[in-house]
Amino acid sequence: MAFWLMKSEPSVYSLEDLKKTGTTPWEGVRNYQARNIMRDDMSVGDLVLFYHSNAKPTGAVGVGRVSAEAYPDHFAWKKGSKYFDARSTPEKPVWMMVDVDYVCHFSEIVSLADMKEDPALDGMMVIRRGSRLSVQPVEKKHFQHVCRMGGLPGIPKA
DNA sequence: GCCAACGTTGGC
DNA sequence: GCCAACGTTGGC
Repeated sequence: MAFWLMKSEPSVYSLEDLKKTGTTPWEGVRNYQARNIMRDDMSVGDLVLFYHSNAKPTGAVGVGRVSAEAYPDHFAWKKGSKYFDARSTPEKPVWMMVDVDYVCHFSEIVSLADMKEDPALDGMMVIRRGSRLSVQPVEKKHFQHVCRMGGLPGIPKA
C-alpha cells in the first residue's frame, strides 16, 4: 500500500464535502506529473492525506482512500466545464482521475506551518518551497506522523 | 492582492 | 531543442 497527498481548495471542494457523499471522482487535474502518478502509481486501498490549499490555515485536514484506479476524466470532454480540454476525447483521453473515499477528519488541522516546524517531517515534499504538485507521494513514516499530529493513534485502517 | 516558483507554449 | 513569454499555483 502506498501513501499520497492530494490538494484541494476548500472553497472548491473540501474534506467536509467528501464526507457528505462518501466518495468523489478526483476530476480536474491538469498537470502531467500529477496525472501520471494517478494513472501509474495509485492503487485501490492507498491512503491519501487530504490537504486544503489556499485556506486559512492551509494544511492536512484528514484522510481519504483511493477507491477506483485511474480512468478517463470525462469532465475534459464536456464543453462548458471549467475542466474542458479540447485535446482530450473519449477515443484518446488525455486526462485521468481516480476515485477517493472519505476515511476520517483529523481532530485538528495539521497546518503547513506545523509540518514545517516538525523535524520528523524533514524531506516531505509538501513543505518544500515552491512545491506545487497537487498529487504527491508521501513516505509512510511521514504519513503516520501527520496522522498522529492530527490526533489519530496512527495510520487509519484502509 | 501580491508575487515567487514553476509548468507550458511557441517562435526561432 | 532552446529559451523568453506567459499562465497558474498557492503561500503569505
